[in-house]
Amino acid sequence: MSAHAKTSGEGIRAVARKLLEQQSLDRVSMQAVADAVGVRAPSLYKRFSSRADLLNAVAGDALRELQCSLEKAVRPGSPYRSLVRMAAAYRAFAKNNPHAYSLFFDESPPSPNGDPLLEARLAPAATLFQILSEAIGDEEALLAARTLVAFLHGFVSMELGNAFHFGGDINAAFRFGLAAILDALLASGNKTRSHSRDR
Amino acid sequence: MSAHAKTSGEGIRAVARKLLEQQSLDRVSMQAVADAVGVRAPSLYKRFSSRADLLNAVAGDALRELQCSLEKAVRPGSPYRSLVRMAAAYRAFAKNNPHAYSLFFDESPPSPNGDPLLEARLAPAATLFQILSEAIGDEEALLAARTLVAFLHGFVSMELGNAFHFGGDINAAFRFGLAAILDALLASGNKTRSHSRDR
DNA sequence: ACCTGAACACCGTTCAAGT
DNA sequence: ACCTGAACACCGTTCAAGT
Repeated sequence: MSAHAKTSGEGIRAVARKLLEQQSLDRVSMQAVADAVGVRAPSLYKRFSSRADLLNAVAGDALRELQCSLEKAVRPGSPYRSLVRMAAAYRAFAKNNPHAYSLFFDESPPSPNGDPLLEARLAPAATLFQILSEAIGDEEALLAARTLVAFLHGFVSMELGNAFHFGGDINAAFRFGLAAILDALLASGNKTRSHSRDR
Repeated sequence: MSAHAKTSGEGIRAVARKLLEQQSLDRVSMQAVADAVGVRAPSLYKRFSSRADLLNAVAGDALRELQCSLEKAVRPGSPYRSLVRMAAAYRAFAKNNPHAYSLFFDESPPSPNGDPLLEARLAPAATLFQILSEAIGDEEALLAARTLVAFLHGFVSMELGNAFHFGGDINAAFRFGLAAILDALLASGNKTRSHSRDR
């Protein structure tokens, strides 16, 4: 790096991430990021080819963070407990990083060289799939993973968007829905025992 | 209306809706809408106080359309079939109106006079709640409705965002998840019979 | 009453020119 | 090698001026 390098890719991403969470997506303008970094907007294009590129990098950082917290939730040998803890970690991440979370599901424009976030997006799904595979086998694990992740994403994105209009205890609703789904999914692979207290 | 009224609120909404679905959200600029209507951008502000206001109106139109198709899916006396048909109608609407659908869950900035879309947003949830209420009683209906709508929203929004990365049959995944959830939810209110063929 | 051109304060992005 | 000012083509929005 040359003597007068005021920016690094990481520094820019961190600043953009902070702006994103403390303000909102449309406040993350190249000018605002540049100001916060102490540079002029055109300089950012030395590191990121576009605003979309920068936002993708931020989303990647956040996705890896999420993946890390999902992995910590795993309890080997206890699929049911692992899934409950992963679900809680997923929801907690979304609540603590609402704007980054909604970045995950932004339809990125079809990039020529494929989705640069693909790897980061795959990891959480793969972790979930693996746990479910242990519990109910490979065959139904994909279907089960899609059911569970659809519920998780739907629930937290509605929660973040204030889309639960009828009051009531949202935490209780999450526990209720999660328990209903996990019971249904795990029962399909093992119809003989209750999973509310496996091992 | 005066002799030279080139615009009506409805006409503008229809044009904006068409631009939204045929192009994308960021192509719905006031200038693009104005061009398509045959007028200059500032004229639109006679009917809508802002772009956000116009988009809210478009979202309201689409929500009422969705509600209409949900109501048609109801089969009185058959909660399970009604719910399956409503789920299919919900997903079909999202697939046929992807950009309008994603407008539903855009975090609208907290408006001073409350959410102008609140009524339109409430109706679908209320319809679902009513069906579930018949099936399992008021007490669990709210929890069940939230579980189901979280799954539905999560599934279709992932589908629209191409977030199912592992291939496979997406239709089958939807049927699988829906069946698992409906069985779990309806069983909780009536533990003695299967709901896969209620009259 | 409706529409318009001109203007304002912003965007993202490019690029020749500085050091 | 990095940074910058100036410029371009856009935005949303306001408003005085036209008919």
